[in-house]
Amino acid sequence: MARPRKFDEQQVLETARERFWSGGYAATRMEDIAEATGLGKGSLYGAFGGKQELFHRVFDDYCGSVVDAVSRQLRGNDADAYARLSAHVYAVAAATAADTAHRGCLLAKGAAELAEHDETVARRARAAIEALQALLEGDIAACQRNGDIAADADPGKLAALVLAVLRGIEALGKAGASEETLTGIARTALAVLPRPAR
Amino acid sequence: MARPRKFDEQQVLETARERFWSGGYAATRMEDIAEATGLGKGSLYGAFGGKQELFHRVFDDYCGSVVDAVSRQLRGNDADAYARLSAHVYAVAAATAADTAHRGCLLAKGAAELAEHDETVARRARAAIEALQALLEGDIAACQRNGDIAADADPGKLAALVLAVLRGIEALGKAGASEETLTGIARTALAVLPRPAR
DNA sequence: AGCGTTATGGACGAACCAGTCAAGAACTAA
DNA sequence: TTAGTTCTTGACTGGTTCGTCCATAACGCT
Repeated sequence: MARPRKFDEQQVLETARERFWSGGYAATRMEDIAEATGLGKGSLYGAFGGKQELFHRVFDDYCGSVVDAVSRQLRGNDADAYARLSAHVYAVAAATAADTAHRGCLLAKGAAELAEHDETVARRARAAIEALQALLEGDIAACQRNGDIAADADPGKLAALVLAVLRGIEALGKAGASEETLTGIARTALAVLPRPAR
Repeated sequence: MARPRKFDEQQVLETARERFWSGGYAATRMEDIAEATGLGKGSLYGAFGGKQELFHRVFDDYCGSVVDAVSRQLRGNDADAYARLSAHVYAVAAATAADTAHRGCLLAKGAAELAEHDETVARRARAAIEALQALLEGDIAACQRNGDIAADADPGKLAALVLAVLRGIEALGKAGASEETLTGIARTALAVLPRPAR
Protein backbone atom coordinates (compact mmCIF):
# COMPACT_ATOMS: atom_id res chain seq x y z
CA MET A 1 0.00 0.00 0.00
CA ALA A 2 2.78 2.37 0.87
CA ARG A 3 6.39 2.82 -0.03
CA PRO A 4 8.52 0.43 2.02
CA ARG A 5 11.58 1.49 3.97
CA LYS A 6 14.85 1.13 2.20
CA PHE A 7 16.89 0.77 5.41
CA ASP A 8 17.04 -1.72 8.21
CA GLU A 9 15.99 -0.06 11.43
CA GLN A 10 18.19 -2.32 13.52
CA GLN A 11 21.22 -1.46 11.45
CA VAL A 12 20.57 2.25 11.80
CA LEU A 13 20.28 1.82 15.55
CA GLU A 14 23.62 0.06 15.60
CA THR A 15 25.29 2.84 13.67
CA ALA A 16 23.73 5.43 15.92
CA ARG A 17 24.96 3.48 18.89
CA GLU A 18 28.51 3.60 17.59
CA ARG A 19 28.31 7.34 17.14
CA PHE A 20 26.76 8.08 20.49
CA TRP A 21 29.19 5.71 22.12
CA SER A 22 32.24 7.34 20.61
CA GLY A 23 31.22 10.93 20.86
CA GLY A 24 28.70 11.10 23.65
CA TYR A 25 25.21 12.48 23.28
CA ALA A 26 25.82 16.19 22.98
CA ALA A 27 28.82 15.91 20.68
CA THR A 28 27.10 13.62 18.17
CA ARG A 29 25.24 15.38 15.39
CA MET A 30 22.18 13.95 13.77
CA GLU A 31 23.86 14.62 10.47
CA ASP A 32 26.78 12.40 11.51
CA ILE A 33 24.33 9.57 11.92
CA ALA A 34 22.57 10.45 8.70
CA GLU A 35 25.84 10.39 6.78
CA ALA A 36 27.07 7.23 8.48
CA THR A 37 23.88 5.41 7.59
CA GLY A 38 23.46 6.98 4.16
CA LEU A 39 20.03 8.18 5.14
CA GLY A 40 18.65 11.65 4.70
CA LYS A 41 17.80 13.57 7.79
CA GLY A 42 14.14 13.49 6.89
CA SER A 43 14.08 9.70 7.03
CA LEU A 44 15.90 9.70 10.32
CA TYR A 45 13.46 12.10 11.90
CA GLY A 46 10.52 10.35 10.31
CA ALA A 47 11.56 6.98 11.68
CA PHE A 48 12.81 7.90 15.13
CA GLY A 49 11.31 11.25 16.01
CA GLY A 50 14.34 13.20 17.12
CA LYS A 51 17.76 13.10 18.66
CA GLN A 52 16.60 12.46 22.19
CA GLU A 53 14.15 9.75 21.22
CA LEU A 54 16.76 8.10 19.05
CA PHE A 55 19.20 8.08 21.93
CA HIS A 56 16.62 6.66 24.29
CA ARG A 57 15.98 3.90 21.82
CA VAL A 58 19.70 3.18 21.43
CA PHE A 59 20.25 3.31 25.17
CA ASP A 60 17.35 0.98 25.85
CA ASP A 61 18.61 -1.54 23.34
CA TYR A 62 22.11 -1.34 24.73
CA CYS A 63 21.01 -1.87 28.32
CA GLY A 64 18.89 -4.80 27.26
CA SER A 65 21.68 -6.40 25.33
CA VAL A 66 24.14 -6.02 28.20
CA VAL A 67 21.75 -7.65 30.64
CA ASP A 68 21.05 -10.40 28.13
CA ALA A 69 24.72 -11.09 27.56
CA VAL A 70 25.48 -11.25 31.27
CA SER A 71 22.46 -13.43 31.78
CA ARG A 72 23.80 -15.89 29.23
CA GLN A 73 27.18 -15.86 30.95
CA LEU A 74 25.87 -16.38 34.47
CA ARG A 75 22.89 -18.67 34.21
CA GLY A 76 23.39 -22.42 34.52
CA ASN A 77 23.66 -25.28 36.96
CA ASP A 78 25.08 -24.96 40.45
CA ALA A 79 28.17 -27.05 39.76
CA ASP A 80 29.61 -24.54 37.31
CA ALA A 81 28.39 -21.43 39.08
CA TYR A 82 31.79 -20.44 40.42
CA ALA A 83 33.48 -21.06 37.11
CA ARG A 84 30.89 -18.86 35.43
CA LEU A 85 31.37 -16.10 37.99
CA SER A 86 35.13 -16.27 37.63
CA ALA A 87 34.93 -16.29 33.84
CA HIS A 88 32.58 -13.33 33.88
CA VAL A 89 34.78 -11.21 36.13
CA TYR A 90 37.84 -11.95 34.03
CA ALA A 91 35.87 -11.34 30.86
CA VAL A 92 34.88 -7.86 32.01
CA ALA A 93 38.49 -7.06 32.87
CA ALA A 94 39.72 -8.37 29.53
CA ALA A 95 37.02 -6.58 27.58
CA THR A 96 37.75 -3.33 29.36
CA ALA A 97 41.48 -3.70 28.71
CA ALA A 98 40.82 -4.55 25.08
CA ASP A 99 38.82 -1.37 24.67
CA THR A 100 41.84 0.64 23.64
CA ALA A 101 39.69 3.59 22.67
CA HIS A 102 38.64 3.78 26.34
CA ARG A 103 35.05 4.23 25.36
CA GLY A 104 34.01 2.26 28.36
CA CYS A 105 30.46 1.10 28.59
CA LEU A 106 27.70 3.07 26.94
CA LEU A 107 25.58 2.39 29.98
CA ALA A 108 28.08 4.17 32.20
CA LYS A 109 28.88 6.87 29.69
CA GLY A 110 25.29 7.66 28.89
CA ALA A 111 24.32 7.65 32.53
CA ALA A 112 27.24 9.91 33.41
CA GLU A 113 26.31 12.44 30.76
CA LEU A 114 22.54 12.40 30.95
CA ALA A 115 21.15 10.67 34.02
CA GLU A 116 21.13 13.86 36.04
CA HIS A 117 18.87 15.68 33.62
CA ASP A 118 17.06 12.88 31.83
CA GLU A 119 14.76 10.81 33.97
CA THR A 120 14.22 8.21 31.26
CA VAL A 121 17.92 7.48 31.00
CA ALA A 122 18.25 7.42 34.77
CA ARG A 123 15.41 4.96 35.14
CA ARG A 124 16.72 2.66 32.45
CA ALA A 125 20.22 2.67 33.88
CA ARG A 126 18.89 1.90 37.33
CA ALA A 127 16.84 -0.99 36.01
CA ALA A 128 19.82 -2.43 34.16
CA ILE A 129 22.04 -2.19 37.23
CA GLU A 130 19.42 -3.90 39.34
CA ALA A 131 19.08 -6.67 36.81
CA LEU A 132 22.86 -7.18 36.78
CA GLN A 133 22.92 -7.32 40.55
CA ALA A 134 20.13 -9.89 40.59
CA LEU A 135 22.02 -12.05 38.09
CA LEU A 136 25.17 -11.89 40.18
CA GLU A 137 23.21 -12.68 43.32
CA GLY A 138 21.64 -15.70 41.68
CA ASP A 139 24.99 -17.04 40.61
CA ILE A 140 26.59 -16.41 43.99
CA ALA A 141 23.74 -18.21 45.72
CA ALA A 142 24.38 -21.11 43.37
CA CYS A 143 28.06 -21.01 44.34
CA GLN A 144 27.02 -21.24 47.97
CA ARG A 145 24.74 -24.22 47.33
CA ASN A 146 27.65 -25.90 45.63
CA GLY A 147 30.05 -25.14 48.46
CA ASP A 148 32.27 -22.74 46.53
CA ILE A 149 31.46 -19.68 48.61
CA ALA A 150 30.88 -19.50 52.35
CA ALA A 151 27.26 -20.34 53.05
CA ASP A 152 26.93 -17.84 55.87
CA ALA A 153 27.68 -14.86 53.66
CA ASP A 154 24.85 -12.70 52.38
CA PRO A 155 24.68 -13.35 48.63
CA GLY A 156 23.05 -9.99 48.02
CA LYS A 157 25.88 -8.14 49.74
CA LEU A 158 28.52 -10.11 47.89
CA ALA A 159 26.73 -9.49 44.62
CA ALA A 160 26.67 -5.76 45.32
CA LEU A 161 30.38 -5.84 46.06
CA VAL A 162 31.20 -7.77 42.90
CA LEU A 163 29.05 -5.41 40.88
CA ALA A 164 30.90 -2.45 42.35
CA VAL A 165 34.22 -4.07 41.49
CA LEU A 166 33.07 -4.70 37.92
CA ARG A 167 31.87 -1.12 37.46
CA GLY A 168 35.10 0.04 39.06
CA ILE A 169 37.15 -1.98 36.62
CA GLU A 170 35.38 -0.23 33.79
CA ALA A 171 35.92 3.16 35.36
CA LEU A 172 39.62 2.49 35.87
CA GLY A 173 39.93 1.15 32.35
CA LYS A 174 38.50 4.38 31.03
CA ALA A 175 41.07 6.22 33.08
CA GLY A 176 43.81 4.27 31.35
CA ALA A 177 44.68 1.44 33.72
CA SER A 178 46.75 -1.36 32.18
CA GLU A 179 45.47 -4.82 31.39
CA GLU A 180 47.60 -6.28 34.20
CA THR A 181 46.07 -3.90 36.67
CA LEU A 182 42.57 -4.79 35.57
CA THR A 183 43.05 -8.56 35.51
CA GLY A 184 44.89 -8.18 38.81
CA ILE A 185 41.82 -6.54 40.31
CA ALA A 186 39.66 -9.33 38.92
CA ARG A 187 41.96 -11.96 40.45
CA THR A 188 42.15 -10.21 43.81
CA ALA A 189 38.40 -9.71 43.94
CA LEU A 190 37.77 -13.39 43.35
CA ALA A 191 40.47 -14.31 45.84
CA VAL A 192 38.98 -12.32 48.68
CA LEU A 193 35.49 -13.77 48.35
CA PRO A 194 34.86 -15.83 51.48
CA ARG A 195 35.39 -19.56 50.90
CA PRO A 196 33.62 -22.13 53.06
CA ALA A 197 35.57 -23.27 56.11
CA ARG A 198 36.74 -26.85 55.65
CA MET B 1 50.10 50.67 35.99
CA ALA B 2 47.12 48.86 34.59
CA ARG B 3 43.50 48.37 35.48
CA PRO B 4 43.17 45.60 38.06
CA ARG B 5 40.81 42.65 37.76
CA LYS B 6 37.45 43.07 39.38
CA PHE B 7 36.88 39.32 39.92
CA ASP B 8 38.55 36.58 41.90
CA GLU B 9 40.00 33.99 39.57
CA GLN B 10 39.54 31.19 42.07
CA GLN B 11 35.90 32.05 42.51
CA VAL B 12 35.30 32.04 38.78
CA LEU B 13 36.95 28.63 38.55
CA GLU B 14 34.64 27.33 41.25
CA THR B 15 31.58 28.61 39.45
CA ALA B 16 32.80 27.13 36.20
CA ARG B 17 33.37 23.85 37.97
CA GLU B 18 29.80 23.80 39.18
CA ARG B 19 28.51 24.39 35.68
CA PHE B 20 30.72 21.83 33.99
CA TRP B 21 29.96 19.39 36.74
CA SER B 22 26.21 19.74 36.42
CA GLY B 23 25.93 19.98 32.69
CA GLY B 24 28.99 18.27 31.32
CA TYR B 25 31.45 19.92 28.98
CA ALA B 26 29.54 20.04 25.73
CA ALA B 27 26.25 21.11 27.26
CA THR B 28 27.72 24.01 29.21
CA ARG B 29 27.86 27.33 27.39
CA MET B 30 30.49 29.93 28.02
CA GLU B 31 27.67 32.39 28.41
CA ASP B 32 26.24 30.31 31.25
CA ILE B 33 29.50 30.72 33.08
CA ALA B 34 29.67 34.40 32.20
CA GLU B 35 26.19 35.00 33.55
CA ALA B 36 26.78 32.90 36.65
CA THR B 37 29.90 34.85 37.49
CA GLY B 38 28.56 38.22 36.36
CA LEU B 39 31.49 38.59 34.02
CA GLY B 40 31.35 39.58 30.40
CA LYS B 41 32.44 37.00 27.89
CA GLY B 42 35.41 39.10 26.91
CA SER B 43 36.82 39.00 30.43
CA LEU B 44 36.35 35.26 30.55
CA TYR B 45 38.19 34.73 27.32
CA GLY B 46 40.83 37.24 28.28
CA ALA B 47 41.53 35.51 31.56
CA PHE B 48 41.27 31.87 30.57
CA GLY B 49 41.74 31.64 26.83
CA GLY B 50 38.75 29.60 25.78
CA LYS B 51 36.30 26.93 26.72
CA GLN B 52 38.67 24.01 26.42
CA GLU B 53 41.45 25.71 28.34
CA LEU B 54 39.02 26.78 31.04
CA PHE B 55 37.82 23.22 31.39
CA HIS B 56 41.35 21.90 31.56
CA ARG B 57 42.07 24.37 34.30
CA VAL B 58 38.94 23.38 36.21
CA PHE B 59 39.64 19.70 35.71
CA ASP B 60 43.22 20.05 36.87
CA ASP B 61 42.19 21.87 40.00
CA TYR B 62 39.51 19.34 40.73
CA CYS B 63 41.85 16.37 40.33
CA GLY B 64 44.39 18.05 42.54
CA SER B 65 41.87 18.81 45.23
CA VAL B 66 40.53 15.27 45.23
CA VAL B 67 44.01 13.82 45.62
CA ASP B 68 44.78 16.35 48.33
CA ALA B 69 41.63 15.54 50.25
CA VAL B 70 42.24 11.80 50.09
CA SER B 71 45.83 12.37 51.07
CA ARG B 72 44.70 14.21 54.18
CA GLN B 73 42.29 11.39 55.00
CA LEU B 74 44.77 8.57 54.54
CA ARG B 75 48.12 9.84 55.76
CA GLY B 76 49.11 9.26 59.35
CA ASN B 77 50.68 6.85 61.76
CA ASP B 78 50.49 3.08 61.41
CA ALA B 79 48.32 2.56 64.46
CA ASP B 80 45.34 4.39 62.96
CA ALA B 81 45.89 3.24 59.40
CA TYR B 82 43.01 0.79 59.37
CA ALA B 83 40.66 3.26 60.99
CA ARG B 84 41.58 5.80 58.33
CA LEU B 85 41.02 3.32 55.54
CA SER B 86 37.68 2.31 56.95
CA ALA B 87 36.61 5.89 57.48
CA HIS B 88 37.62 6.77 53.95
CA VAL B 89 35.69 3.94 52.35
CA TYR B 90 32.58 4.78 54.35
CA ALA B 91 33.03 8.46 53.60
CA VAL B 92 33.05 7.82 49.86
CA ALA B 93 29.90 5.73 50.16
CA ALA B 94 28.19 8.39 52.26
CA ALA B 95 29.27 11.22 50.01
CA THR B 96 28.05 9.36 46.95
CA ALA B 97 24.72 8.61 48.59
CA ALA B 98 24.40 12.23 49.69
CA ASP B 99 24.87 13.39 46.13
CA THR B 100 21.18 13.32 45.38
CA ALA B 101 21.69 15.04 42.06
CA HIS B 102 23.71 12.01 41.01
CA ARG B 103 26.39 14.21 39.56
CA GLY B 104 28.98 11.74 40.65
CA CYS B 105 32.57 12.79 40.54
CA LEU B 106 33.77 15.36 38.05
CA LEU B 107 36.88 13.26 37.56
CA ALA B 108 34.78 10.36 36.38
CA LYS B 109 32.28 12.48 34.50
CA GLY B 110 34.90 14.52 32.69
CA ALA B 111 36.94 11.46 31.87
CA ALA B 112 33.87 9.67 30.57
CA GLU B 113 32.92 12.52 28.29
CA LEU B 114 36.31 13.69 27.09
CA ALA B 115 39.15 11.27 27.81
CA GLU B 116 38.67 9.45 24.53
CA HIS B 117 39.22 12.55 22.45
CA ASP B 118 41.22 14.81 24.74
CA GLU B 119 44.68 13.60 25.62
CA THR B 120 45.18 16.26 28.26
CA VAL B 121 42.11 15.19 30.18
CA ALA B 122 43.06 11.54 29.79
CA ARG B 123 46.56 12.15 31.14
CA ARG B 124 45.33 14.15 34.08
CA ALA B 125 42.74 11.56 34.99
CA ARG B 126 45.30 8.79 34.77
CA ALA B 127 47.70 10.70 37.00
CA ALA B 128 45.00 11.32 39.58
CA ILE B 129 43.98 7.68 39.62
CA GLU B 130 47.58 6.61 40.07
CA ALA B 131 48.02 9.03 42.92
CA LEU B 132 44.91 7.69 44.62
CA GLN B 133 46.12 4.14 44.21
CA ALA B 134 49.49 5.07 45.70
CA LEU B 135 47.81 6.67 48.70
CA LEU B 136 45.69 3.58 49.27
CA GLU B 137 48.69 1.35 48.91
CA GLY B 138 50.63 3.37 51.45
CA ASP B 139 47.81 3.14 53.95
CA ILE B 140 47.29 -0.56 53.38
CA ALA B 141 50.99 -1.21 53.88
CA ALA B 142 50.70 0.68 57.15
CA CYS B 143 47.76 -1.53 58.11
CA GLN B 144 49.94 -4.55 57.45
CA ARG B 145 52.78 -3.20 59.58
CA ASN B 146 50.29 -2.70 62.36
CA GLY B 147 48.84 -6.17 62.00
CA ASP B 148 45.40 -5.12 60.75
CA ILE B 149 45.71 -6.71 57.34
CA ALA B 150 47.38 -10.00 56.44
CA ALA B 151 51.08 -9.37 55.94
CA ASP B 152 51.39 -11.85 53.09
CA ALA B 153 48.95 -9.97 50.87
CA ASP B 154 50.24 -7.71 48.11
CA PRO B 155 49.38 -4.16 49.22
CA GLY B 156 49.43 -2.93 45.63
CA LYS B 157 46.85 -5.52 44.58
CA LEU B 158 44.65 -4.77 47.56
CA ALA B 159 44.91 -1.06 46.88
CA ALA B 160 43.85 -1.61 43.27
CA LEU B 161 40.89 -3.63 44.44
CA VAL B 162 39.82 -1.04 46.98
CA LEU B 163 40.19 1.68 44.37
CA ALA B 164 38.00 -0.30 42.00
CA VAL B 165 35.39 -0.71 44.71
CA LEU B 166 35.45 3.02 45.44
CA ARG B 167 35.07 3.94 41.80
CA GLY B 168 32.36 1.31 41.52
CA ILE B 169 30.49 2.82 44.44
CA GLU B 170 30.47 6.14 42.64
CA ALA B 171 29.31 4.56 39.41
CA LEU B 172 26.48 2.74 41.17
CA GLY B 173 25.53 5.88 43.02
CA LYS B 174 25.19 7.70 39.75
CA ALA B 175 22.97 4.91 38.55
CA GLY B 176 20.71 5.49 41.53
CA ALA B 177 21.73 2.90 44.12
CA SER B 178 20.41 3.53 47.62
CA GLU B 179 22.50 4.65 50.55
CA GLU B 180 22.07 1.26 52.20
CA THR B 181 23.38 -0.46 49.12
CA LEU B 182 26.40 1.81 48.98
CA THR B 183 27.30 1.61 52.65
CA GLY B 184 26.64 -2.12 52.43
CA ILE B 185 29.23 -2.38 49.68
CA ALA B 186 31.66 -0.38 51.78
CA ARG B 187 31.11 -2.67 54.76
CA THR B 188 31.41 -5.85 52.71
CA ALA B 189 34.55 -4.62 50.99
CA LEU B 190 36.23 -3.91 54.30
CA ALA B 191 35.02 -7.23 55.68
CA VAL B 192 36.54 -9.31 52.89
CA LEU B 193 40.00 -7.78 53.18
CA PRO B 194 42.32 -10.52 54.42
CA ARG B 195 42.99 -10.27 58.16
CA PRO B 196 46.16 -11.69 59.66
CA ALA B 197 45.91 -15.26 60.89
CA ARG B 198 46.06 -15.38 64.67
C1' DA C 1 -2.93 1.72 -14.79
C1' DG C 2 -4.48 4.80 -11.26
C1' DC C 3 -4.59 6.08 -6.54
C1' DG C 4 -3.59 6.49 -1.80
C1' DT C 5 -0.04 6.04 1.38
C1' DT C 6 4.36 6.23 3.15
C1' DA C 7 9.51 6.89 2.50
C1' DT C 8 13.28 9.84 0.72
C1' DG C 9 16.56 13.47 0.58
C1' DG C 10 18.10 17.80 0.47
C1' DA C 11 17.17 22.62 0.93
C1' DC C 12 15.67 25.78 4.36
C1' DG C 13 14.69 28.30 8.80
C1' DA C 14 15.60 29.56 13.20
C1' DA C 15 18.18 29.25 17.13
C1' DC C 16 22.40 28.76 19.28
C1' DC C 17 27.15 29.27 20.43
C1' DA C 18 32.36 29.97 20.54
C1' DG C 19 35.17 33.43 20.02
C1' DT C 20 36.41 38.48 18.43
C1' DC C 21 36.53 43.32 18.64
C1' DA C 22 36.24 48.10 19.64
C1' DA C 23 35.16 51.69 22.69
C1' DG C 24 35.51 53.06 27.02
C1' DA C 25 36.79 52.44 32.16
C1' DA C 26 40.03 51.92 36.01
C1' DC C 27 44.24 52.24 37.73
C1' DT C 28 49.38 53.63 38.48
C1' DA C 29 53.74 55.59 37.73
C1' DA C 30 55.92 59.68 36.70
C1' DT D 1 47.45 65.59 35.56
C1' DT D 2 48.70 62.70 31.91
C1' DA D 3 50.11 58.78 29.49
C1' DG D 4 50.32 54.03 29.27
C1' DT D 5 48.55 49.64 30.33
C1' DT D 6 45.26 46.29 31.28
C1' DC D 7 40.37 45.17 32.18
C1' DT D 8 35.32 45.26 31.00
C1' DT D 9 31.24 45.10 28.38
C1' DG D 10 28.22 43.69 25.03
C1' DA D 11 27.30 43.73 20.32
C1' DC D 12 28.72 41.21 16.37
C1' DT D 13 30.40 37.41 13.31
C1' DG D 14 30.68 33.15 11.27
C1' DG D 15 29.77 28.69 11.62
C1' DT D 16 27.03 24.99 13.33
C1' DT D 17 22.97 22.26 14.49
C1' DC D 18 18.25 20.66 15.35
C1' DG D 19 14.29 20.04 13.25
C1' DT D 20 10.85 21.02 9.30
C1' DC D 21 9.04 21.01 4.83
C1' DC D 22 8.07 19.65 0.27
C1' DA D 23 8.59 17.81 -4.13
C1' DT D 24 9.37 13.35 -5.63
C1' DA D 25 9.81 8.28 -5.55
C1' DA D 26 8.30 3.62 -4.50
C1' DC D 27 4.96 0.42 -3.52
C1' DG D 28 0.44 -2.39 -3.30
C1' DC D 29 -4.38 -2.62 -3.64
C1' DT D 30 -8.22 -2.31 -6.68
